[in-house]
Amino acid sequence: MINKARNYHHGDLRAALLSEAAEMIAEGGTQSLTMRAISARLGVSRAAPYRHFPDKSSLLCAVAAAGFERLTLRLRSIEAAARRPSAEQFRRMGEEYVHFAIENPAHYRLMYGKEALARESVPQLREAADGLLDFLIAVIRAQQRGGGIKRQNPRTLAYAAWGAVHGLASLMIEGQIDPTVDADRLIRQTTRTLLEGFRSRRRE
Amino acid sequence: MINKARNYHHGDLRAALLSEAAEMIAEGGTQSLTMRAISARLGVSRAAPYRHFPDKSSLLCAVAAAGFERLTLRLRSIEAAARRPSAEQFRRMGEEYVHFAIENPAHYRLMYGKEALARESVPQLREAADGLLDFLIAVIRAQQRGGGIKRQNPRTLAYAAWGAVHGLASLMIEGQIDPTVDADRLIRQTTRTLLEGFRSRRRE
DNA sequence: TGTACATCAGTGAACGCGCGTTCACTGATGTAC
DNA sequence: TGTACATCAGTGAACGCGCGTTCACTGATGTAC
Repeated sequence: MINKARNYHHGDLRAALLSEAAEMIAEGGTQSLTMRAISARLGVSRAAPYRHFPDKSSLLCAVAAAGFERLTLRLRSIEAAARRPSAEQFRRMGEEYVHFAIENPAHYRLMYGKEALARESVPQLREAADGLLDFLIAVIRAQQRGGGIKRQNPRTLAYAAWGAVHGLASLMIEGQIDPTVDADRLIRQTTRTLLEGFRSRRRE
Repeated sequence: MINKARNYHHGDLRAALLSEAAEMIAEGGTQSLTMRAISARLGVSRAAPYRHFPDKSSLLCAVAAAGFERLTLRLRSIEAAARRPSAEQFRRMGEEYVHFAIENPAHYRLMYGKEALARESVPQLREAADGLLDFLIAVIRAQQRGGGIKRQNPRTLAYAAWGAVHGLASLMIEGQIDPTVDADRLIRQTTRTLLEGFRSRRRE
């Protein structure tokens, strides 16, 4: 009984809100997403969304959480593509991370921004971000076992790696990089430089 | 004739707006800074600020630009404190960068955020950010001459370094770091790891 | 040194807008018997 | 299989708010003569 046209009941308004929100954010940024506008686009009354989210902030948090999940999935797929962990694979994850941000700048901004005020009150968002961090830590552990990455607290290394790619992504998204610079080349060279810092040095 | 009490003319409203804005941002975040509130705090009518800034966005941009200048100054003072460039000095600049962000989180966020919409229309902001980048490039060039940092396009290396510290700072500011982690230790270890990637390797 | 006047930083009140959210309601759905 | 009823996802209109900004104005300042 889902999506019968012109129903009084929408069918799956909650899911529709989430995907429409993501689309609006991609089109016009988070500030273009208003409760009035999203209701209108879905052909539903202004009050209808409040059946599914207690307030706007909750909707934004849910969208942000979905972003973290999609990002983590993309990194996972790189892990899955190789049989064994390798330094190059680790570096490619960094590239992929930055590409995700460039492809979804407004969504990426929302994931990290304080715009969604009531962050803490939506545990789903915290969990989604933690999911990304946990994945990074697991990857680093595997790389350490394989001998590609130096033996140090994996959590600390994960923060370092996460921060480094997050920062590069942010600079690019926020227009801080000279537009004449070749973006892909910059990402490649930067991830290479960063990787050097994580490498295990057999003889020091 | 500046700051005579109870003047009809304020004396130096422009400067007062800038410093009061910075203070309000520090206290309650950028969203707490409204034209009405800042006017009230300065004991001035709501229209008065418009004598000095064409709109709110321009005021925010000016504040953001001042942030870049202060940050650059702090890094410069580290450079000035040492007689010769050294890898350790370079690393300490990274630490100082992150500390600046932690000490001024809302201000730092404003510097990079798209909240100040009309970014491009305020060349002062672009110039201030470029000033930081140019400084970083100059530092890297000096380090390369001294043999501490690998010989590669200094601009690319500057973006890598900038991005790395910016990312770590952002994660910390946005509450993405487990609060039980010792922040100073994390910053120290991370800048060390990053530095390894920038080092010139005498024998490879 | 005194006066006329252009300039410009202030005032105070109001405009108008878009927004999130609430309210009493109504129509559709599913379940107990 | 048919009916009564609880449940809940919708409606449509309105509320109320805080905001940036504008407007006609006024008081202080500095300069030309």
